[in-house]
Amino acid sequence: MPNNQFKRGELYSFITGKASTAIARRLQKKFNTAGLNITIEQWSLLYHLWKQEGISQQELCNATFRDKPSITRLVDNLEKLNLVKRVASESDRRINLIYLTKQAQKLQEDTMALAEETLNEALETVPADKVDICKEVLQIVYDNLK
Amino acid sequence: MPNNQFKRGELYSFITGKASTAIARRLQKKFNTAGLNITIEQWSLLYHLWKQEGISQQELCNATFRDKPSITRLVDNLEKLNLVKRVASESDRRINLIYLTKQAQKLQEDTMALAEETLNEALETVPADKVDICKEVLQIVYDNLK
DNA sequence: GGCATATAGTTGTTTGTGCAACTATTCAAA
DNA sequence: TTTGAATAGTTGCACAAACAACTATATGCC
Repeated sequence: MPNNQFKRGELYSFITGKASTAIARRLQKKFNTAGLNITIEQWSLLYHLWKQEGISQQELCNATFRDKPSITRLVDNLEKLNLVKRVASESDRRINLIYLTKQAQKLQEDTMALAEETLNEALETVPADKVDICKEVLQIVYDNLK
Repeated sequence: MPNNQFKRGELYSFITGKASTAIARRLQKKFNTAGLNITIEQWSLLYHLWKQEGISQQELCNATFRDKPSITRLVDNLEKLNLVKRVASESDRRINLIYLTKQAQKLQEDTMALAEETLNEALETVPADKVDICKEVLQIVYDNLK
């Protein structure tokens, strides 16, 4: 049986991702207001580098679900902002390993706090068990299509 | 009590909208494969015009959650593709009313079928009641932040 | 009527994305 | 060991989004 349960207006929202657009826009405004001069997309790279730095651009592609040119340019811009640096790998000279600068390390705490705050605003009034189900569904959608 | 229920990796996915990105990308590929020469963003405008044409660009802004310059340029590109035309309003000469061409009317059936197909692929294996809860949560998130 | 203000839409600039085509390096098989 | 395929990254191009600054028209108040 096809899972054909979308009325017109709902189909639209699911495809265009209005909810995540709204979240990203709110977080971007918080960054701007706080005087943090980075974009959400740049932040999403830093996010993975805070977990583990010294990874390759290809690994950043996989982690952030972007193609290689997108990562090249995001790293370009992060380098211009003095937030990361490319270091050629010793063992494989095709590879750039990406490292954080001190300046980027300082950003972690503040930006993560604003991200948490944004999600709390987004999920205000939503019961925790429904949030769990929503996360689960979105993960399955991603796995089904990636 | 703050709704502070996000582990690190999950926070990331929620903010960046990996699921809706995956859906949009899959649908775009289906458009390309079918030889339909439009972008998802252009389709999202047509989507609202199929429901009701002759609306203003401002109404398209509200419907699609985009700003005015974005709509100006999407309408520009749709006009270049001969899919819509701007018609100056008789009663208020500031307003452009947007109408579909015959060519655009023909696109509706095919593209909507591909959209349904994409969502079915995305939601394969997801029980209907969980999909309902997910839709509900995303709607609340949007309402909380818009 | 005339002027301030609001509204609809456009243009310029920066940033990001996807695709295709390209270079450089590595790897593997003949 | 050489040569062809795979992999990592870059560049060019078209399209899209956000913000600010702009033009044109409409509205409301004196």
